[in-house]
Amino acid sequence: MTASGPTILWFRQDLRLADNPALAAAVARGHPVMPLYILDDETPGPWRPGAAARWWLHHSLAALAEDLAAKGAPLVLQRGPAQDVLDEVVRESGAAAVYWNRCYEPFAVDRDTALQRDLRARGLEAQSFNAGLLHEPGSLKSGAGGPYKVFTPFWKALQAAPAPPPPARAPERIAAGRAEGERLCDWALLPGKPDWAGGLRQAWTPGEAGGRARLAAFLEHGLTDYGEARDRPGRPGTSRLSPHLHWGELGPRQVWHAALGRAAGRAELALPFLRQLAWREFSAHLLYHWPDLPEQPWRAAFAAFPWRGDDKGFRAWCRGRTGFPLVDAGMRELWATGWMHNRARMVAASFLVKHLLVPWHKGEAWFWDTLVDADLANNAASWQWVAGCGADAAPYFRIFNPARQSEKFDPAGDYLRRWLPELARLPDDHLHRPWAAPAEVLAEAGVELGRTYPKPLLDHAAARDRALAAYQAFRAEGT
DNA sequence: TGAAATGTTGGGGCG
DNA sequence: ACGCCCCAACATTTC
Repeated sequence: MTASGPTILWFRQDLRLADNPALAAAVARGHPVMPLYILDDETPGPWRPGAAARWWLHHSLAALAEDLAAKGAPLVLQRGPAQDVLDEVVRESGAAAVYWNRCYEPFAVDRDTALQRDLRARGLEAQSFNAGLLHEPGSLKSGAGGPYKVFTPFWKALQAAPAPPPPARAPERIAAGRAEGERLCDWALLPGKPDWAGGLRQAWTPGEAGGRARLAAFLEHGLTDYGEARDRPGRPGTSRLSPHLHWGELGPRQVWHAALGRAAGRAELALPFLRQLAWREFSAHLLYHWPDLPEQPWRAAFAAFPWRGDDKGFRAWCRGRTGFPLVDAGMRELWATGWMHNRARMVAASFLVKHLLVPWHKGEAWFWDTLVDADLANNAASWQWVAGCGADAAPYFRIFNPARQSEKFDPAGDYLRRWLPELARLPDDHLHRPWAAPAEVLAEAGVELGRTYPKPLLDHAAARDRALAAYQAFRAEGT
């Protein structure tokens, strides 16, 4: 086997040129580099990217291809099971090395472990790197020597750990070999008819440049207010970096160092934001150590929970027609933009799981298909957190009251009015509970419950009691 | 990264 | 001045 063959740089969820250790190593190896992306819809099983994520992926790959071309190395696109595709590409190109940045999803770990073994057995160099996490699973261990199961000690350990290495710049130039592949437009990642992506195009700029611009804008205007502003869905107080982080257009190490740099020695200004970045790490570590997290309750006893199969309620929830303004606003924001404010996510998810008693897997699957930031670890860990069966989960008796939540976090109704235009003319003091508004107030605002806006699916107090009773009964049974 | 019920406190109106 | 009540504002407890 020739050690002088080209290097295949296999892109996965690291769609960037800066802070990309595998790319830097491939360039440093000193042979032609073939950047490769493989659309593998088979290996991930049910967790292949959903519809909104595919829209993002299309544009991110287009941006990456352009950036790579400008450096001299066109991106090669191939489709199929990654193992088969790589075999083929290695044979055709005479590659001597394959480099990639590690993924931590269970199917990816299994696949990559086998791949590395096979490539090495055939005399190739196969190397992987960390581009996706501040600290990889296994590098942060609890006092007992195992993985952390509670967030706060994890967060403390993360802060006490040696700072992650500073990010490297993008290579100046990439020497390329021959390259031919498929065409991105043939992959049909974008919606056909109807084209539902209008709201996504308006809300996002996928790609490394878009991610960097978003980060810069957030650091400039949002970092120091983040602790307060992030909870207010009607204001632009969150970073909106999640999809960029998911696809690796930004690396967490870039974000970490940039935030601390912006805080200029006053690290406490950056901590509320970095803490959220740490939740992303915590989820990734949980998934790595508990690979069935997306399918099975982390607390095994929850397998016996008496969920209901409320299809009518589930459909109303999906389309933002529950009659509870904050839930509906969140679900419509999701449908329109592929993203939902975190406060709304918690309330909407809690509503599905606790008010409707629909199994959390159903919400997990819907989010997977509709979120541009759909991330296996974050999605699974967060749904389990809400449902009460996850690690460090919300206690089962914590049941959000959607009306009180929007009164508290969207008092002026900016968020509700933006996503529920049919309620926009209701005065602030009735906007959060239209079912309780006097008839003349509704009429004045042009609202007809059951026609222009749904009547509430259920009574909050009764649903709360039902959820508490279900959890109580299930708990008694388990003991 | 709750909500609701219940308990406590303290200011102010009033006889 | 004093006791009494009301009630808002907190604090605590329970789910």
